[in-house]
Amino acid sequence: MLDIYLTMKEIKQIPLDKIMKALGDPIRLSAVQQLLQASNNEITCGDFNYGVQKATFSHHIKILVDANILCARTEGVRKFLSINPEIEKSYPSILEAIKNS
Amino acid sequence: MLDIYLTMKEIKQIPLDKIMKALGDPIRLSAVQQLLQASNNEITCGDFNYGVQKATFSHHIKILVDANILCARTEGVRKFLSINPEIEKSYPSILEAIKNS
DNA sequence: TCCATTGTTTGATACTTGTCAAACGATACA
DNA sequence: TGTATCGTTTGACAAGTATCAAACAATGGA
Repeated sequence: MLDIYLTMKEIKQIPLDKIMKALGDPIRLSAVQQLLQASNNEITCGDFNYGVQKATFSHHIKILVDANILCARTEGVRKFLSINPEIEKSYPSILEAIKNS
Repeated sequence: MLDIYLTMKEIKQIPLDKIMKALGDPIRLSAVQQLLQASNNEITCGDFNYGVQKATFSHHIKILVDANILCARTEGVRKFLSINPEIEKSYPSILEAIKNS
């Protein structure tokens, strides 16, 4: 309950231009699109489709997580990524636009 | 009629990540927000509220026009900017997100 | 214990971007 | 004609960003 409150507050503090900036890169936008199409709503870092080195991709994922667009949970040596449900609440139309593109 | 067809085609070729990138800057996002709130849907370059030199602002406006987010018409020495109606058709939810932010 | 797997961090490099001042072009007006 | 206004272009600079290779950390399994 407290967690949810804090997360919402945090999201509201993320300005929209930072979210847009995070999405304004083909690799990052593609990652979000892959997640939106994922059957189980989760993809591990290594299972994404990307055409760059893993170090570069790790950098991009970090930007998406910092912008609160994705959230991550670690299981053993793997990192599972998913769309942050809070962004759907705060900016639902943005993900809508990505889905329909 | 032909004009409209060409504009639509042009818009579809603008990838979403370019649009997001154009909006991922506080000055440019603010300009779009001011236009969305403008009573007559038009603002001249000089009438925007911006905190940078006019050369810098001109640069930002160019990016928004190149991304087909804004369109421009010139009247004498003035340039009137407005939201490109085609972007509302192609990506309606993006402007929606900006309005509600 | 050793090795493979998954992802991060670091350092380097090339490229892009935001910014300004100054000069410029085009139009309007006296 | 001369001058003011509005906006663009250019050149320069600092800051930010994407990229890679290499080294690293943490976990799991043989």
